[in-house]
Amino acid sequence: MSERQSPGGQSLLFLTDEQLRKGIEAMFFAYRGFTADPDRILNKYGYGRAHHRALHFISRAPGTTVNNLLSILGVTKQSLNRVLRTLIEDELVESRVGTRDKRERHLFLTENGTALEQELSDAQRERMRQAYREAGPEAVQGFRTVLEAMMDTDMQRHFTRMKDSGHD
Amino acid sequence: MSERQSPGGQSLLFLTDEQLRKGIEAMFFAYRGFTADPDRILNKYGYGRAHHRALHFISRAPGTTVNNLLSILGVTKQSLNRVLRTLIEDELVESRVGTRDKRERHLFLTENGTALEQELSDAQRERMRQAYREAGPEAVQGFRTVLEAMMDTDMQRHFTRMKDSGHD
DNA sequence: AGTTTTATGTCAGTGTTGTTGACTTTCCAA
DNA sequence: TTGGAAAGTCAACAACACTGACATAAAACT
Repeated sequence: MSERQSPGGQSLLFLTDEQLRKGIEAMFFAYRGFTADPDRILNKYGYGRAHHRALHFISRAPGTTVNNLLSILGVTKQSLNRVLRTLIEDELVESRVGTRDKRERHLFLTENGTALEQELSDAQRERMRQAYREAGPEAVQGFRTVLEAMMDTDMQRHFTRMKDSGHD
Repeated sequence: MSERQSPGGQSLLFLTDEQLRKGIEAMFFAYRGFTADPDRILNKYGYGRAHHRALHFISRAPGTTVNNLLSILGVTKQSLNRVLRTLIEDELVESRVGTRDKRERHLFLTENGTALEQELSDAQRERMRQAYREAGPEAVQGFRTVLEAMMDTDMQRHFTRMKDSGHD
């Protein structure tokens, strides 16, 4: 990557439109690979990507409220509700009325929900692990750094909050 | 990133499920940021992401055939056709019957098509440039390496072919 | 106490984008 | 030359986003 040191010591990058376009296309193709395995599994059970996202973030933060999920997923409540309803009907997700605030619904994975989330997550992690292996540790660090810079600011907040609560 | 040297000299990575899950979420949030700007512009003109993808790859390889576009985009020809039809009706894309093989249609951007593609592309490149700037050159290198490893093999081929034909 | 706001859920309607199935035109090879 | 493969088109359907309107219950505010 072309680089130069400015007098102040800050690194300057000279990026051609062509180089940026490569990045854009890499992002497009990689995201397709990234979702390909879970998509196959979901299809098997008659679910879609939206179900996967819900399962993922409920699994990540059990007891999360519908509203919190909405702000993470960035969809309308009508859209999320359609997905949650089927997951609850199919007994993959359990919705419990809040104790402190009875308006809220706290969401949990059932045993079956946990099982499906595991299956999806295993496939996706395996792909990620493989990519990390091929690329090596410094590449992984850079990958994460660029991705974080590419997020919208409010999403970085969600991401960071989760990062802080976990072990990295 | 945790790392170790094996006797053979190959670097081994120890990745917890937690670390991999972070990568997965980063990918999810980043892709949303990545498409946010073009999505806003497309909405303004009444188009969707599928139109963007078509414009992008036609711009990248003018005169490409529908079939070639299909293999890159990974959708059915019926799905692509609907998008192409509106782009042709709206005079953003021109479809010329092949001279050598009259079954083929060669696709080109019109003046208007080029203009819209530029507008979309400018927005997306700006986001990418910003992310690259914040992350720095080594991070960018790593980013690209991991993305490439995450693609499906046949998509890597598409990606590499385009890489070789361009200037990186 | 009465009003407003918040959290959630629902119904109806619309648009984009994916799918499969059936069809035409064109090309090529046995 | 005929039959099959390839390229493209039309029609119908499904998933999943969206908006808008409305309902209910609980919390918060005045």
